[in-house]
Amino acid sequence: MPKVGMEPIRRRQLISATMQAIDDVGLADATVARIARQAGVSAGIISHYFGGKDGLLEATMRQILYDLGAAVATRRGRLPEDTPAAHLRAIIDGNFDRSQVSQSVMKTWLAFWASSMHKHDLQRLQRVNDRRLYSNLCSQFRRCLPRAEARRAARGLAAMIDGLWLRGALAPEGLDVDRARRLAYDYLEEQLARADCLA
Amino acid sequence: MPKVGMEPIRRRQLISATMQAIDDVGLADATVARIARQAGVSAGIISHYFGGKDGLLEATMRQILYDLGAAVATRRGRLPEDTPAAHLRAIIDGNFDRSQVSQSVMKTWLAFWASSMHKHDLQRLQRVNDRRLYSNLCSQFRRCLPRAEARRAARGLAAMIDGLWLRGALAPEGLDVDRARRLAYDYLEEQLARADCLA
DNA sequence: TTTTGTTGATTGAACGTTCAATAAAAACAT
DNA sequence: ATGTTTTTATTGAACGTTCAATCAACAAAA
Repeated sequence: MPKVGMEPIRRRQLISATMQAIDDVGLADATVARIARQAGVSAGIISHYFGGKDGLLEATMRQILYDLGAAVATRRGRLPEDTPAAHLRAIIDGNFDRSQVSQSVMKTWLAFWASSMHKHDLQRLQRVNDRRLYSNLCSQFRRCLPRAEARRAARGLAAMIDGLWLRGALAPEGLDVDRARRLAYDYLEEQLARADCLA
Repeated sequence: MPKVGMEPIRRRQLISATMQAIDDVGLADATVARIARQAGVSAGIISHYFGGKDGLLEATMRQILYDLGAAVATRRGRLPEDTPAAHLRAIIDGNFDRSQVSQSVMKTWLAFWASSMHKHDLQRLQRVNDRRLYSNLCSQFRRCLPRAEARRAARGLAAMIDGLWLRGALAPEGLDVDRARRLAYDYLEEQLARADCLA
């Protein structure tokens, strides 16, 4: 079957299979054999394309982070109005699109959160994402709130988003996206109501 | 060394050693050998007292849940006034005491969250805790809000607490307990301000 | 002497990685 | 077009390592 230019195809297959495997049995039992079987390829191919299992896991986390960033950027790119409220709602929406709020992506996120505590490569990635969310929120809040207040609001909204998301991931009934978004919107409005910039 | 009545002592030692090991190297690398060494005993003793590694992990999660419940119950037991606001603040405080907001407990929590996605025993425990927090919040909010509003507020506050906690666990600088509590208090007050029960 | 608590070498299963072997496509030659 | 060589992609068995669990042997208290 070998054709030229398989690399990007295989990489996508394997990253997708990794998320599926984590969804099925968890990171601890997501063995290279299982992931390879899920992708319909041999186990050896993982080391060939990713240098090893760790490389595949890092690439998978990178993909998720990229998708999240793209989801936010897309919505911020086509805003009807350039108000802080509009930007902040777009950020919220992007975080709750998350390329899809699928069970497999949520489980993979959670697994990587736990794992990033002790793997420095993952920790770095996770940290970049955290700071991006916080500073995006902060710079928008700053357009209508003093610095200290903007920081407070950004921290609160970031916590609200992550908390809703975490509880959605853990809940057997899954995440109710509309309800979660409404709660985040409500919090946002209460923060903006402190200033007079309810756009 | 063998004396009678070692069981409770060994159990406490091993549960504590488990948290320490997870703090040191993560759940994935917290082997029975490492945990036993941390506790200063032989590896075999784990199977003897806990039936195996899984038993020890479940017991460790049970301990953390128990400590959390106790922290909340204690504060609710000595309230100056029997108002919803006072109860809700006690619940917040209890969640941010968490017996201690130590790095080892937070890392262990996060590891168990991820793990509970695929181990039914842990999932059951985690779910009990989740529902306890939610229904505690809900029943207090119900004292001054209509049912639907109370549920909404409970969901929001629960998400805020867990979100603050999660971000604190992930942040390299650790959790700023006072700041987190203040954000949760603020949210609480905004919810109560919707009714007229700002006690 | 019996009971209780503990050890640590051993066992077997499972894992990630490696690499010689292989197969198909691509490139080249005729 | 057709045959040949080279390149690229892939396999999967073998290897070495690591782990949890076991259990016969042992030690100290009762």
